[in-house]
Amino acid sequence: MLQALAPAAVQHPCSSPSAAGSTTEAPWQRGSAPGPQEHPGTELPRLLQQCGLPLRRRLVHDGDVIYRSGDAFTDLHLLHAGIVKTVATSSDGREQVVGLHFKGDWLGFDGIAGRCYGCDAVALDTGEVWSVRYDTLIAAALDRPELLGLLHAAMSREIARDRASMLSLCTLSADARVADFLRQWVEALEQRGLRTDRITLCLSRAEIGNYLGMTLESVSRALSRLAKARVIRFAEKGRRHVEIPDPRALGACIERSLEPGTAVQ
Amino acid sequence: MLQALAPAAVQHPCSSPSAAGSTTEAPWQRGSAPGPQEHPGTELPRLLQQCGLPLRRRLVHDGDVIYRSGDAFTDLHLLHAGIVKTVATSSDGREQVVGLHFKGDWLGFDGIAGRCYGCDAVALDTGEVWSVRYDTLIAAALDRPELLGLLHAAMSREIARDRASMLSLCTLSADARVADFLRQWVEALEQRGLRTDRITLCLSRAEIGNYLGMTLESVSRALSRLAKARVIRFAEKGRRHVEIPDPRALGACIERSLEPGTAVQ
DNA sequence: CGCCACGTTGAGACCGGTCAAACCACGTGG
DNA sequence: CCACGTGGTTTGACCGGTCTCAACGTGGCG
Repeated sequence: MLQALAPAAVQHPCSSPSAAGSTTEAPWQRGSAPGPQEHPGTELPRLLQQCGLPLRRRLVHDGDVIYRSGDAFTDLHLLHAGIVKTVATSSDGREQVVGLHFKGDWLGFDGIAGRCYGCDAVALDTGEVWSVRYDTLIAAALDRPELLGLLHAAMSREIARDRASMLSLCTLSADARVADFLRQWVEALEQRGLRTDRITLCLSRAEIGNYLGMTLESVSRALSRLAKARVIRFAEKGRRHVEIPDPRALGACIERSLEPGTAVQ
Repeated sequence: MLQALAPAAVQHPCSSPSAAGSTTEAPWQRGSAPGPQEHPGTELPRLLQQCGLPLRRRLVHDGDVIYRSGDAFTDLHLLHAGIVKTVATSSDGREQVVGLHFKGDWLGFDGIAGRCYGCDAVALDTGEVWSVRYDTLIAAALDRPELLGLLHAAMSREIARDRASMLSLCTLSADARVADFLRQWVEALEQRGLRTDRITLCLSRAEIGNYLGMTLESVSRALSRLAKARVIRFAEKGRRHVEIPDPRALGACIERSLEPGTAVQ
């Protein structure tokens, strides 16, 4: 887990004097004008450092809590490495994994409106989180509109992603939901330029099931069926390592399961 | 529908010279410091007008499309009156109602990141939409951080609301989901200071079912059961008018259905 | 080794989907 | 005025996908 957490990444920022290349378009729009779904990648860390923002860096491990529902909202958190889940809890005690977050994602947007976080953020893996005070971040963004643009884009992506989850939850069968879950995971890796033929599910079956609105047994069965259909393959050691020879086969699998009377296999 | 759309509301803004009361707290935080879940209410329209932002006002009616998925993103839209649904469509044609929006909500946040809208926004009722160019809005917000704060709070609320939907979708039975749907609707009215003992569902059973991840028949059955349990009552004319004597009975109903082996009635 | 958490697989029950019929409100046109 | 068609809603009967419960397998660790 967490390849290449170089020691250099742990020392403090506040270096590299500002040298933002001028852009022809409005500064609060994304500087490099990438494709519609591409991930901003590495420009954000550089920008944060250029602004001289006081970041607090923190190494986290599996199970570490980054913030809890109800904690006073003061910071936004940039996930610099690792994987984090966000868990919502209703007043009557129901728990629900509502999001998975990868490198480059921001955490804590849901706390802005209510002045306190609305869910728990828990690390699923070794990783690193950069925390910035929200008010200093906004103060800096007022001087550097491109930073504001990146923030807005991140919030916008979060909203779009939540909607995609709802679509998946409401319109797909349990098996298809699992396939779609894998597809989304692969997509997240792809956008970050990581290898996509093999993924490590750092959640238990129970967590996956909770996220997808089904039981852990159904998740297990769905994965077994996908494996039997040769869409995925379990790596030799441990059933949390999944090989995905062709990611597009997952999509085909989902579409096939939409036709009535068609199971995965 | 749409009570009190005074003629005065249709004439153009750009009046009332700025006279923002100074606040003791940072300007990008919400000016009036209300409770954690209160709706900003009417301060936003005033602020938009103070900034002299060029708004385009548009009256909409049931079925009118405000924007479509794939349309180029240029504007954010403030729903000044009426009710709007947002509908996501997957590449393979599945449609999903992913949000309901009431007076004071912003529409179009999901278009910021990808430069085009990610879903359709369709009016469910007579109403009025104010459209502002996103870039002019941001330019204005850089001069008036309290406007930026309101925007961020709106995005934050949207994210929190989506998560609440996921929680409801994944953890509640069909009947409880319908009860929770009504509860949320009442809550939305409450936050806007409207009467909550009677609501008009301006969606068909099919739309409600789609939104809640169930069939229209199940919605109908759930409503019938709630009526039989005296938690709701259908008004004499039309089955889209629902009286809710005690909104808290809905919550009790949801909790009761969590205990195993307990249906609504 | 035993223990424990996690994962898999099977059998049966049940919730909610599917299909079908009937009802209702509303508008149109004879 | 009523006949008719239409779209939305309700209700019932049946079926199937998931959940529930249970047993078993597996890998890690003291």
